[in-house]
Amino acid sequence: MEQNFDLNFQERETLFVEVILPLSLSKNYIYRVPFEMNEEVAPGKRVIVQFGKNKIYTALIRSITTDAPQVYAAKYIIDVIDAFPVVNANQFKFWNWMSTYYMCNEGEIMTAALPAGLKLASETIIVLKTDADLEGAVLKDKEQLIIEFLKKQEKLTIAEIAKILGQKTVISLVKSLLAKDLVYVAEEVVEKYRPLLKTFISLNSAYENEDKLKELFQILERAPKQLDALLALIHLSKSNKEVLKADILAQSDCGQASIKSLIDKDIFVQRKKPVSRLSLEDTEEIRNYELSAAQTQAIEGVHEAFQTKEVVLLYGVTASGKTQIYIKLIEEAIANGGQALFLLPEIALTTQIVERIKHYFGDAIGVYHSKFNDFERVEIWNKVLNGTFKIILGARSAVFLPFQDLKFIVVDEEHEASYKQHEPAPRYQARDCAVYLAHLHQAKVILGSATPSIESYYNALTQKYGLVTLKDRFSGVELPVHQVVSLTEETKRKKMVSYFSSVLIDDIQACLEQQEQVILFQNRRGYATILICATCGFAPKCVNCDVSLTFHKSSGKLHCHYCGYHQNTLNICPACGSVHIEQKGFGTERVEEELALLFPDARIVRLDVDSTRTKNSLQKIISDFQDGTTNILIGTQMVAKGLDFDNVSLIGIINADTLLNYPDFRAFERSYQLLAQVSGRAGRREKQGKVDIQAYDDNHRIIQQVVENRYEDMFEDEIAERKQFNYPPFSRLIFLNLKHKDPDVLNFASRMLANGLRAQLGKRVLGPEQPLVSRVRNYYLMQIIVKAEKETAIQKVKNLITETILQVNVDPAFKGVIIQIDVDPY
DNA sequence: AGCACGCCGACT
DNA sequence: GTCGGCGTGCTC
Repeated sequence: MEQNFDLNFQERETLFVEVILPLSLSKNYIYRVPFEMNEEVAPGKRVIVQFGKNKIYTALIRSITTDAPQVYAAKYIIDVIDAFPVVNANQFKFWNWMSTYYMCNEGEIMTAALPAGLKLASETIIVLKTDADLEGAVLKDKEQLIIEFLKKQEKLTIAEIAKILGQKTVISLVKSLLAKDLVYVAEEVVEKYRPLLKTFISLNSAYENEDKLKELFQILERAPKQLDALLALIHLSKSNKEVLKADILAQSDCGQASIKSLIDKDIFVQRKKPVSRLSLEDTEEIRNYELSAAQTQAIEGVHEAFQTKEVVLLYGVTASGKTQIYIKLIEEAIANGGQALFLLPEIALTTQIVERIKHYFGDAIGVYHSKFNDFERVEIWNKVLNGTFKIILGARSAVFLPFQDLKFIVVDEEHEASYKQHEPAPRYQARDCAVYLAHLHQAKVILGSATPSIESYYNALTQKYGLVTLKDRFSGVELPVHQVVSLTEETKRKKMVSYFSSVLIDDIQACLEQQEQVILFQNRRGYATILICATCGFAPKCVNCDVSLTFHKSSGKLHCHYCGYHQNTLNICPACGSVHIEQKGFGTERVEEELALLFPDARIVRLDVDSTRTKNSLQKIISDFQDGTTNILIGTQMVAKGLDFDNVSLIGIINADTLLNYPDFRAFERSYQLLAQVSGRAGRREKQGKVDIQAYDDNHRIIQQVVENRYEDMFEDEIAERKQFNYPPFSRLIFLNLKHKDPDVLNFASRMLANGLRAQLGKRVLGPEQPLVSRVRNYYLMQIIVKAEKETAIQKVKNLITETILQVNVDPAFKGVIIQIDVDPY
């Protein structure tokens, strides 16, 4: 008896939960748990809460406490969504680290981490009061209209009301209705994720034995269509008792009606079952792959390095067969259970490498990237959570998946800039996060690249990481021949035809004659970049941003790449009335057009952000090029990444200077990586490829190092420079980006922040300075850089930054200044 | 993020 | 004189 009493007492204890809201808030909030939900709450489960006046959110339980808040009365949670936690303890540890390291809040991480399908949509609903005094009310026309609608369908969302009335602002009308006490505001939360249900048919178990079945055949003798359906079911149900209704329809002559009557006769049993939206094809296994001696040796090297190191850098030249090594290592790592994560740059995910790995591992693998819809993402999330997926192939956001028992992480092309998220917060570097994530799970990490980032190679050389090198190109594929073309010379000798030197034109011609393919690389999208008035020098600029507008031929308009503003193109200079308007600079679109004039018979495609906006356009461009439908591919950065084409024998770099002249301490490293990678696309399979690099500064050391394939020399030069100027890896950078509509307010605030920091950090603080583009979407921008040596107590620096920002924002003059922090902004 | 409260311009 | 713009503060 006493025990029972105790139990009841326990149940009646008042619990509070600390929840993370999917918003940018500086702290978590406390809610009270209704007694009846005491059993249900647990960290990692989602709950529905009201936050503020009448907004409903999905929040995530972070912790449970019995301590009641002292200074306010906590609101009750409305409901507990999950039966089991959707976020596990390791993830919370990971989020916690991430929020301190990247100086963001957990709400921002939650927003980035959970697929949208796991967050809920909330829409304000207006409901007619049952006791509304409609007769006594004096209504305006619009109000009357809305009331009529509400009588019919009992509830309307704000958006629906706006639609009915054909106007945008309906708040005042709704308020008026509320004031007249006719309606009330409700909230409805809809779960966005719906499993895909399909109809399955099975045979009533009463007919399972032979005799009964024979009887059945006789009964159905006079209904041939139904008999047909039965035969199809029996045939299909050999492997699985339940058969897709659609399959029966496809495999037999029967129609919906026959199946329905069989169901009505209790011969067939129908059931709706959730099925996976993910394709189950490609489960074919290709397991008998023979590793080369070099690959076997590399694997042994990795094993050995893992004895003492958590992270190994696999530095292997293009086409050295890194993928097979990854596959082998993944297989070993998860042989005794556990999960593996394979990170790839976004673009590489749509291509061959994914197919190869899917072929190999079949059903145990999930692919996770941003172009999947919510349903698919939720499904992958759940399958990682319950352990169905052993291997995940994903872009940077895959580090957020709910791994239970992670054993191994591969970060392919680890030098890729796309592992860094810049906007919005959390501004994280997925490669670095992967290293921490692995540490958390006591898993091992392979960072793979043909042109490692300076940081990673430095870490390897200083013994922080293990290092395994693969120098041989696989199966004797030869390195391409480079030819550097001096644009200065060619121009002087009048040998240029628009952007193409005589050398490049001849090479393209030769290539096309041999039925081989060409890739041209131009580091800029758009058509003729800008318009300039030849008479007065006027150049049209964006009204919201401090940038010149770019002319896009396809739309015939001038576009701003920063805010999306566009206007009609100009024929007459608005400043001086001159009609001499010239196009200056060039982009992929222009290159495409000029090239079409030179090679009218060639089939040319363009691969850049503008031509690949939709989900499948990229895939189509790639497959068209792969099967030879097109023979010249013009692209930006995108062509360098993760694409393998067999028939490409020529690569042309239209202008290498644009890369090298980029004002960033990383410009040379990036240029080397890009040029080396683009070069790697030339001539695979037995054919030696050719790479033409056009540049005005043709003697630039980086170009020479690319041509002679001297990564190590490039590294030596770069690391010396980084050391001299104290750049990463010898220091850490933190960017503070300030925004405000008023340039004067912004300048004062920037100076106040910089001075405040300088008082403590001295010369570690640089700026404030105007960034390249000093105004975007009508906000003026300023940047302060904090450069802390590796030895500095980084946490103290971060705390100081947080405090100083607080001081600035507390000043009434600078309230509206937005300050964003970017840690490791590379 | 949204929503309310509060102070300055074009209108019945 | 008011309606309504968006700047700023707060949400457990």
